Amino acid sequence: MTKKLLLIDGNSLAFRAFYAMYNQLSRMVTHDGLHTNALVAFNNFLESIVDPMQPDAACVVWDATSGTETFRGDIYPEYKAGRDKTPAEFKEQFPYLRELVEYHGLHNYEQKGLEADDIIGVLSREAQKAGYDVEIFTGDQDLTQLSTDHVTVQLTRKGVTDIDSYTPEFIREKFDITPAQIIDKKALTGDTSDNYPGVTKIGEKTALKLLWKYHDLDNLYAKVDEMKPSKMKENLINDKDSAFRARKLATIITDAKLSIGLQDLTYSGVDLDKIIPFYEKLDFRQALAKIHAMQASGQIEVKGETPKEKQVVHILTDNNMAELKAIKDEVALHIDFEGENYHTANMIGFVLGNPEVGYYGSQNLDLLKSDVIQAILTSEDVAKDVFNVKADWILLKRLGLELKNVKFDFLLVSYLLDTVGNDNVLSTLAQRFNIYMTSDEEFYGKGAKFTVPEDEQALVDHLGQQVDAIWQLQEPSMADLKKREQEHLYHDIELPLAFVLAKMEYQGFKVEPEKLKEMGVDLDQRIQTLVDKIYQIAGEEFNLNSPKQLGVLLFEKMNLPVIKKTKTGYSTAVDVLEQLAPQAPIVEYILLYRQLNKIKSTYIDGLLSVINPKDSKIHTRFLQTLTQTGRLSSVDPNLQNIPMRTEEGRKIRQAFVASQPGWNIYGADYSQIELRVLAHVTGDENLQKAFLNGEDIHAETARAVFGLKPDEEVDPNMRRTAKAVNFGIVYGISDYGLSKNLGISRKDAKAFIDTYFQEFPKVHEWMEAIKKKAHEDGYVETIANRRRYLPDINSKNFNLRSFAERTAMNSPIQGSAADIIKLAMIHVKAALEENHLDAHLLLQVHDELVFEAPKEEMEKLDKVVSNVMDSAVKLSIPLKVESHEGPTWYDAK
DNA sequence: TCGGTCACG
DNA sequence: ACGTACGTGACCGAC
Repeated sequence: MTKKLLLIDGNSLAFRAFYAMYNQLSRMVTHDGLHTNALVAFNNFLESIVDPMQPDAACVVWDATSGTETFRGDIYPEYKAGRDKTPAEFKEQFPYLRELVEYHGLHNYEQKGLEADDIIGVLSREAQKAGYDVEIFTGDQDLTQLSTDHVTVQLTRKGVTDIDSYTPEFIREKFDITPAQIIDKKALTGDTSDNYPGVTKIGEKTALKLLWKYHDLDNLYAKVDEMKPSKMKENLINDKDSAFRARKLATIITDAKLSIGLQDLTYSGVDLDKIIPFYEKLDFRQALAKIHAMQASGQIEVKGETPKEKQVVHILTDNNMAELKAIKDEVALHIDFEGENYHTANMIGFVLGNPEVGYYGSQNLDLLKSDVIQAILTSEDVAKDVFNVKADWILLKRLGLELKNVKFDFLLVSYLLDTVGNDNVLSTLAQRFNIYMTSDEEFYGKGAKFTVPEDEQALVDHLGQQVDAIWQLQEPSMADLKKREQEHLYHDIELPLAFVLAKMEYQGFKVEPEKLKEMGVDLDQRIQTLVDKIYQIAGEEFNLNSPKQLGVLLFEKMNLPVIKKTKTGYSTAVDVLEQLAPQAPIVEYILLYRQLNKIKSTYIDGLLSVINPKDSKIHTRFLQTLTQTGRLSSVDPNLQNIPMRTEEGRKIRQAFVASQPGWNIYGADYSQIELRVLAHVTGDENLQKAFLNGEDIHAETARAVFGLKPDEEVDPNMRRTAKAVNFGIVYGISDYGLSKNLGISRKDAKAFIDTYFQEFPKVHEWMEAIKKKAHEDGYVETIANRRRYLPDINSKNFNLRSFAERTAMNSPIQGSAADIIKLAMIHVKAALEENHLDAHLLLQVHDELVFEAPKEEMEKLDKVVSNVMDSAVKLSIPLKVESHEGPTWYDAK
């Protein structure tokens, strides 16, 4: 078989790699501060292209010189001049790139006085003579001149893995010229990146036409006098010297003397002993995961590292069940289920155990109800270690079991350690601690391909890997938690909260489908009437739900002014349509259509489809480990965005009722919790006074910002402005954002902000201090030590950096408010039990708690809840709680 | 699967 | 000069 030589243009590909992942620059940093974006992309290239190719010889060729110190610099002193300086973030990766290459089994080579192109030229010709097939990888089109029947140039199109293969045939098809003519083409066009000119006004298109006619530069100039007069002819004649010089510069040398030969370039394959520690040093978790997966499946072996003894997992039977009785103190547990929604999902199987007693599992979920296992799960003495306690609690509840004494939930812990990149998947989160396992996606397949293997042993082995990982992860992850002083946050907030949430979800919120259907019928009629009217005015039918089609109607057919554009076309968002309404009556109808259609599709049809027919309840899931700030989110369905602001939408809440006769809905919300948190964390006495002085914080802010005397009244416009400023402050203010929101000039917006900061100087000081802290530490914290990392805080990209700075200001506020209501929920639950109330929590909506309770309990409930919420934490100003009660959620306002 | 839109705090 | 208000989820059309 023909031998194969692989030649790689190192600088060119590394450069591509760096810019292919440039937008990831600030996220790809090791703990020592080394940027790794180019290394990651280059490694991807080596893994996906070189490793599978297994050439006989391989070399990555680097430029030893900038190019000016070669013969090209002698010919043309301006050669490669004026290039942008190599970014420092790129330069620092160079030495590691060479290491990476070496560990992948390739040679590095460079030689003074020669550019990489020339080295590649020489080696490719030598190899061809010796009977090799050669593949050259580069991002530089010049190298395609080397293409022959035995030399293929792989030219990157985009990034480093999107590649075109330049064979002589390909070049003929693409340009209708030979590889050698590539040089003549360059001679005519010149090269802007290498900074040398060809012939004035000749680009690729013209150059090709000339080559088709005259074949090459010599022949062209031999016949240039015969050309009919034109500007081009003049240019050709005037720039003759430049063209011939460009030809010399573009010609790759193929006959220089090198200090190495083919015999020195033998490819040795990936050196696992060296590349593993290297990947570890660079935090290449994905690459390490791949290696471990191959190791586990026996595809590869790592010398000096005995493969970790495979954890034996026993299929649980009546015969070996008794062995679990040896579990006295602590056990790891995992129950797997299909999909995401544990309220309704089919359960797949479970495994429990620990390394001493061993791991036992089964597909037969009924075994969980056996006396032995039930005793373990519901025991207050045996500590349980899990991944996602809320899911496990509900799954077991569905089987009639009450999970007790959970000590360790790796999902909660890893969320508290770092919210960034938390995908809620055990196999990826475990990688943070260098623990690797087959992912569920690999094991079961994804989407439609999802299948549970027939082989029960394979299943319990898979789950066993996960349970064993949970066991191993406890020590290192809890140690990190301790280092960050987050033990309180975990033990006293998130872990107990998980149980509160589990019970809320399991309880569910009763919804009357008939009520929703009734509203749906009415809405359908109104929507149909509107649609007819809109089509009639438009003079045609179109899809009203398509912003694209609507855009064509409004801005092309009706010629309305374009106020805002989106990435893909015209914006038809509310604020745009509101501005257009006075000019075109149809717009008003469209706005109303949108409003009603939203209510119908999302809230009537959407909610109807998720009411559980068995209990007429909706069981949402609160995601406890998703948001970057510490808030909860709600899915399947989202019960945190049920309409409130318009009466039309608010009526949806009339369908949410208490689950028992004689019960009512009760709601309690924190008033202005975020601004109160702001007053507390900044310690600003004026803001604190404003809260103590008046009922209405926005009016008080207006007094301060507009300099009103105590007896002067606040007009509604002032209040509106002050309210917007308050929002802006909480969001991490910018004059641009405020000006857009208020529809005022940026200058005026800035004046408001300046005045605000004069009036509340410690708010200003805090904003500056928190930004500084974020820049120095890379993260910000809430009052309960919840942490948010900001990888972009020191980014060179203005947008990314500014965004991170606003986030630095907002997250401690939003996150501390989240801490407070979470604590309140835990305390409320305890207080309800202490007071023997039947009332229970149904929902949390960020600053609001919703309960259902017997009517006769209401008075006491109100007292207990208000008390607990008021005193959830002690701030420098009081928290204020407002509450309401009624037969439906609508009435509890 | 992505982007636009709109519902909530 | 740069060009976004902070945090979410669901639905729909377009690809």
